[in-house]
Amino acid sequence: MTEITKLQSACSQCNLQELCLPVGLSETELSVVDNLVGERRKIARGEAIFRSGDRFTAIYAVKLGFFKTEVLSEDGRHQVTSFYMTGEVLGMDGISAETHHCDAIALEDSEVCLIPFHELETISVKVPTLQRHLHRVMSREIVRDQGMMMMLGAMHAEERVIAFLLNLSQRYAARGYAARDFNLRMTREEIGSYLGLKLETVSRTFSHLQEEGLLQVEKKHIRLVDTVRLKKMLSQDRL
Amino acid sequence: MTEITKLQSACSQCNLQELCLPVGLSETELSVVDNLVGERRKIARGEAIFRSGDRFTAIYAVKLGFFKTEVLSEDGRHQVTSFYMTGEVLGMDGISAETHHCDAIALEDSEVCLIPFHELETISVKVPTLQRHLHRVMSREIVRDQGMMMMLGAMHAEERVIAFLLNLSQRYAARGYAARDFNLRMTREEIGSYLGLKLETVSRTFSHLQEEGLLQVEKKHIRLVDTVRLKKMLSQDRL
DNA sequence: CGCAATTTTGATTTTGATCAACTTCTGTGG
DNA sequence: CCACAGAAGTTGATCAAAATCAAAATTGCG
Repeated sequence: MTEITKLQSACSQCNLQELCLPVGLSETELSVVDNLVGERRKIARGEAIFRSGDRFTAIYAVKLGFFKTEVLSEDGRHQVTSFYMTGEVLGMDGISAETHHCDAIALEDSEVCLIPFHELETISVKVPTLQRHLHRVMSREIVRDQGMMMMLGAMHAEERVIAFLLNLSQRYAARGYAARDFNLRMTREEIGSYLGLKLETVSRTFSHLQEEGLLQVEKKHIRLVDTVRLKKMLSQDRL
Repeated sequence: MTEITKLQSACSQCNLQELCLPVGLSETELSVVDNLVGERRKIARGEAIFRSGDRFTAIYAVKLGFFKTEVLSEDGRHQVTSFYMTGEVLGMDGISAETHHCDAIALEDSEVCLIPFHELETISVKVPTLQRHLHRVMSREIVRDQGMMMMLGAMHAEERVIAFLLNLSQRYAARGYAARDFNLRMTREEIGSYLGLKLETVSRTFSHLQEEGLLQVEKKHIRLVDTVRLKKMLSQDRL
């Protein structure tokens, strides 16, 4: 029984390898990683992997499910800073001060693989491929955040919503899911928080894009009807 | 002559150590770093260290001067994503794709220390303290970006301007400069771009805060008159 | 099933953008 | 060293986008 569990949770057996792990590890390197990534943890919908202020010990690869991270300022304000889906790695905000700076909340029943960070640092000394991969994952987060700032600082409501949907679409596609047809895991309010908009604005924008025949919205289900035109609306606007 | 230049550019002799390098390196470790951080490069005002699309080879520690980074989307839009001052490290956006995703422009005549990244990776295998420091620096950038998103997504114009000034103040203070009295290195337009506001709004907000007796503005010179109240305005608003 | 949470839609207000005019500053060449 | 052109900054009037307030409809837990 424990045998089976172990086998299932081994990175070498995981079908997400390409996403959270570097490709091209040797057999022996893979087994090192298998030993590193020990625990797998179930997180029920609404529960947190970690919260702001928690001591940082590990980063987490999403094995299954969907997460949001949100930061909260001293006053009541809070903002969703990111959504994470299968194969993506979260928690790297905690490295700098050994403390997490945001809450990571499951938007559906989920499962994460726990990667103890200090062990990862130790091991990556011996497996340079792993070290480079870690740096890339962190850098990718930086680049993504820059894009986000661009969006929040320079785009209008409609453009933000379109960019959000196209980004989701592209990430689903990368995972082999339908790119044009998917279910939102988050509420309008969470989308709004992420995009720096109010939930009413998100709702109105959905309705408007539907009227224009660009997409179909039915509660949480989205169908992108005209991706070409949607993409054009992103780059063309404000020329 | 070359002797002197070498000595001057050696990290072990640099008065910024605490900022861009880890504390507590041994003599031998420091000399390793000295060899790594080879070149020092002067960047004239208005010139770029690197531009979007440039091949990534190194990260850069600001030895002297002041920089902005800005991202540009396919259409003409561009946005300032960060300002960097003495002792801060920039260029880490390039790691993920071996290509830079933004322009890094000097706002005054400046000097940077060039840290070849692949060599840094190699060496950090032998100097774990250095590896950990690198990870912290990268993580700090992620945390900073999250704060920025919060600001762009959840704050009003006046709050953004205040947050911006207080952040500058705090960074100047950390470098031993006056915290309440400093010169802006960037234009109103650049501040606006960074804060997701128009330059007129920045100007008006300055004027308004001055009328309120919270600060004094004279062209590029800022004096924070009532930091206590300014801080309060940040956290109290929207309660 | 029932109630709280979520979503949609409408009316109104507010914030910051836009347009415009004018001033000040900076740096350059005569 | 001054004149001048272009850049940068201020201020005012108006406009537009998104927020806010409000009410009704729908959904999905427990």
